Amino acid sequence: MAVTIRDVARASGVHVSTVSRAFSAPHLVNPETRTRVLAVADDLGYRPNRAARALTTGRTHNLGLIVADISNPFFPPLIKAAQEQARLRDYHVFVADTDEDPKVEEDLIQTLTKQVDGVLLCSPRLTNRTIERLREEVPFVLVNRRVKGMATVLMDVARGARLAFEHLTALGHRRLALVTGPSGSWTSKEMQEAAAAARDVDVAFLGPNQPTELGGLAAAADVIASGATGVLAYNDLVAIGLIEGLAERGVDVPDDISVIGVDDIVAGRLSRPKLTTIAMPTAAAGRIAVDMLLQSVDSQAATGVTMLETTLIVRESTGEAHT
Amino acid sequence: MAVTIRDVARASGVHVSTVSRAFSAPHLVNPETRTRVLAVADDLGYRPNRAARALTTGRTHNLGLIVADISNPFFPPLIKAAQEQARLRDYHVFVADTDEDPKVEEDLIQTLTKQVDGVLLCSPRLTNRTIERLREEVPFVLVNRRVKGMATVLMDVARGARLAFEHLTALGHRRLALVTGPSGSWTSKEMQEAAAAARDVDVAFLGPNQPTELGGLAAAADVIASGATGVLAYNDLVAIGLIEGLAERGVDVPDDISVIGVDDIVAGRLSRPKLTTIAMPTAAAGRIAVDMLLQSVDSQAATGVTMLETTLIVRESTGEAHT
DNA sequence: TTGAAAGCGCTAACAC
DNA sequence: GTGTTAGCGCTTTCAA
Repeated sequence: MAVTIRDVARASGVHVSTVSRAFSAPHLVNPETRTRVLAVADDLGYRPNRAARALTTGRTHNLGLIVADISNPFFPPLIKAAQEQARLRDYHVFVADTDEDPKVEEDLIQTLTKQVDGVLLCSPRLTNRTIERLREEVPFVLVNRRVKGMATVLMDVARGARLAFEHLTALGHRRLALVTGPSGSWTSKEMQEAAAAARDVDVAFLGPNQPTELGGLAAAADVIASGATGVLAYNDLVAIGLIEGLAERGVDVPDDISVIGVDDIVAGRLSRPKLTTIAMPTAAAGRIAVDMLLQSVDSQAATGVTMLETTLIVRESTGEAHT
Repeated sequence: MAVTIRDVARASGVHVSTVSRAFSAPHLVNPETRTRVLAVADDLGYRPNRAARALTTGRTHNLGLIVADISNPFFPPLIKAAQEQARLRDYHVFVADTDEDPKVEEDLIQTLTKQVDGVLLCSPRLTNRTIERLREEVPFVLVNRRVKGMATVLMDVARGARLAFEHLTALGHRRLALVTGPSGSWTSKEMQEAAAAARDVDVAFLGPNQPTELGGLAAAADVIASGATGVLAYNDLVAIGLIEGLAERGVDVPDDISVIGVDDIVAGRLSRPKLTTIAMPTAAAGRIAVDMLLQSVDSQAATGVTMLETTLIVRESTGEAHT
């Protein structure tokens, strides 16, 4: 077995509780004893067993991070940032992928519950009711989902959508289309509301669609049929698929139709034409969500909604309307 | 506090040890008692505390997965698959990002060590010496790195590179270039050896380069200077950057120069031209690595090297040589 | 087949 | 400032 607190105690001639204190309450132990104990510990390669510690303190110093699909390029920057922020706060994070399956998601939360101090739920597929039930067992922070009374990190897609429509309008486009995402999506709903409020333009609503390239590909015909010359797509993947579908039909972007995506994934910078998009602050969302979560772990409370700004990044997939 | 084994024992009129057995050694308990206990447990919403269990069994049922950079599109499919495979085996996985920093990497392993039964090290930046030292503390499986005597999952890049060179040769290219990656990379070394063995062609070695689009972008001038008409790049990101760099200099892909990448990341299918690439079985690697790890957790042993096949995917970035 | 008791590694009152 | 003791939730001998 590995070296335990008892080994350190024996080797440094003090009681285990002194060793314990040397680590978790340094101010309660004589500086000299402390340095000696720590030296011995270091010498022996002692590392506190966090699981054992958790048993008495009730703090595991672990977090759960649950996402629908790790492979969706929207998530990795969020995971990376969350994980790093947690590490800086001396927390480890379990990352779990539900593969878009609510059943898996619920089960995961259940089994994780005892091993973590809190859970970050990103774009959950669970019903509100289930989420509300589960929150009794462990603190949550939601990302990209709104449930009343729960701590949440949101990105201001509505504003992003407004910026997008203004951009298209400024370029002279008057007939626009919104290629929506899955019907249950909060993001998609926000975009629709922004579209409905757009002025001086017609906006056609095309959807729902799968939030993938295939979804965009399949929407190409409808976009053409709508007569729109400016399009806001649910996300970058959809936008890229759409551009491809349009190309297959001999429609050029941006010469014939302008297309804007959402998320600012890396692929958007690499595709041709480079994608004009609404950048989502995913890394910031990850960091902030972790901080909110740790705060609510400490204070038992901390609900509240944090709304993060989005920005429009103009690249090559939008251009002037030719009327 | 949550419901513990004691609550279940009390509510079902048996001793805690019986409840324990009902869960972890069902065959040792009377079927009737068992069903009753389980019913009560279910009723109370009891879930065994894995951390407490780990304290006596020595098995945490957790795994660590350490990668250099979650945002690198090479990793998410691997993480996703590993995580899912682990879940099927009733394991949870800590995912940690070292941000390419060996110091962080070592530290992470150290603190994770006590909480996991094994660690998956993907493309580690540590020295062999350090890896060998750390393996004393916890079982490892290495992905994309070879250290003697350690369990390893490798992808057959050398064969992939051969296929790439053969493809280029068959298209009539005679002057080739290999745009290499970071100097310490096992993958890069494999590619170089394959290149050196290629027949009937000249291969220029260009590098080392950063394993990113910027690396590819910066290599464009050298590629042109080399006079090569067929290029194998370290990975897809480099290939995409290279294609961009060539375009900036008025060189068309594939008309003037053919380019092949490695990894088959999603962006490669979305970029223009669509990238011809060597597909790496990252998901399979993740699954297999987890199985190897669990096996070595059980048997204390299990070293061995698994080599996975790679395949050439021909898309649009390669074409016939115009000579 | 079940109960009793010890103990995993650690922390947290409580004494001294 | 340090030692003693009990106990976190669970498993695992050992008896019965």
